[in-house]
Amino acid sequence: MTPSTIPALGYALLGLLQQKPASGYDLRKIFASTSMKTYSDSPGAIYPALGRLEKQRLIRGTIEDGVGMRRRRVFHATQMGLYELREWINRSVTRDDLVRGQQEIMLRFAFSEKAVAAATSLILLRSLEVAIQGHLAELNEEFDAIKAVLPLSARLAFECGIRATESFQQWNRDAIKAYVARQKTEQTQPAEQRDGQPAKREKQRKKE
Amino acid sequence: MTPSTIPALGYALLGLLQQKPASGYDLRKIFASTSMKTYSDSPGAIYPALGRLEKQRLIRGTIEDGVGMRRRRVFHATQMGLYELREWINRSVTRDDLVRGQQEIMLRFAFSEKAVAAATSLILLRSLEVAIQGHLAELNEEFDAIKAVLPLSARLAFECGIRATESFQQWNRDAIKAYVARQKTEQTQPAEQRDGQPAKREKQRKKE
DNA sequence: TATGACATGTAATCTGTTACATGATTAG
DNA sequence: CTAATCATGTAACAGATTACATGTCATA
Repeated sequence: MTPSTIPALGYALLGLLQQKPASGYDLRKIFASTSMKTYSDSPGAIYPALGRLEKQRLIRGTIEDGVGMRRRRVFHATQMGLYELREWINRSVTRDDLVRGQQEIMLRFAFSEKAVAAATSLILLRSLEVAIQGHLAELNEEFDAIKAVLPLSARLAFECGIRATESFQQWNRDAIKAYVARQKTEQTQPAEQRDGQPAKREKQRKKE
Repeated sequence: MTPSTIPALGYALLGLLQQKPASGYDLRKIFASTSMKTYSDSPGAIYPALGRLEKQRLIRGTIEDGVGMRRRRVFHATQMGLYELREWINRSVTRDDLVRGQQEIMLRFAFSEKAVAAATSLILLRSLEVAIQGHLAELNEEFDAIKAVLPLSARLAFECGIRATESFQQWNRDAIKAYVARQKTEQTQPAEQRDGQPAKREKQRKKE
């Protein structure tokens, strides 16, 4: 209902808090030390962002204060926050999303299984497939039109973008395969091991 | 001397203007219609950015005003602007640059040949090679440490990042090969055609 | 007791987004 | 004449960066 215009950092925070309550400091450490370095770990970004999310009632912070312990505010996602997160994840992937960068798409996908369900992850991958196809066609068209007049470095840079998209496309296909394979496994041996290493051989299935 | 802290959009503008004078409107169209869509084409971004560059004397705008012609300001890069651009291009690529995104690195590379020289392009590629190697090692290390506890979607998302980096690495190697091959061609037939389609067969050279 | 890691925040500043405003020229 | 496109801008606002400020707790 609300316009719901949350910047990427907000969703990153929301997604992490949905998985596990954490303080601002914890979140900063995550951004600073893991491969989520793309998101700012500066207090001037994190704390105001948390404040905004709390004002929107998407997260709530409670003061943790015990003896022999520094005072800290631990945030957790609210029900509303979970809904908001799901809405974001469930948006179908557009070519525009792709132009803005794979980053945010991958963040949505990474959170999808925990925040929603494995079935959703697969839906996301399929809408991504369509977007990539269109994007790749556009790129190739543009490339064919201008490659003749470009200096070598510019041409190679363009090719880099195309190759990256092709690699993404290949990954996308493999990821779909992995999910389809797991679905089958689950139908055979119902609801056994949900997380962790999924069945060990989701590749190279003969299409019988 | 000056701290020289120009945002990416500024360098994109400077690079384009170094290749060919253009008006704000021309530049907006480039960003809107080509694969440089990642940069904002909104007037609220372009015109102030041009204003800042002009204030720093990196570009200069002259009013073009003829009969039967709309008034427009055409900007061109100054000598200072060219120096600034070269300094930016010549910075060696760090792992940090890589974390922030391939985008800006590729922009630097794309401009390198026109703004500096083919030799510089090759230097840039080689420093990139080192950065990628280190980054990839870091990624793999982190992945090995956490992959066991991740849900499938998160694990696949991580793999996507690794694969993208590997694809980038492969492209980097091929690009180096292309430049080395061209250097040889130029030594044989000295300083013939510098720009445009570069010798037509820089690939698949027998290493005799 | 002094240093460093923990933990939270604020203020100034910069850049970009969105939306609006203006006016000239061309095509129908 | 009027609509669309060319062309340039401004103003309000949101979000990020940088730097600073504050205070607690553990340890050397």
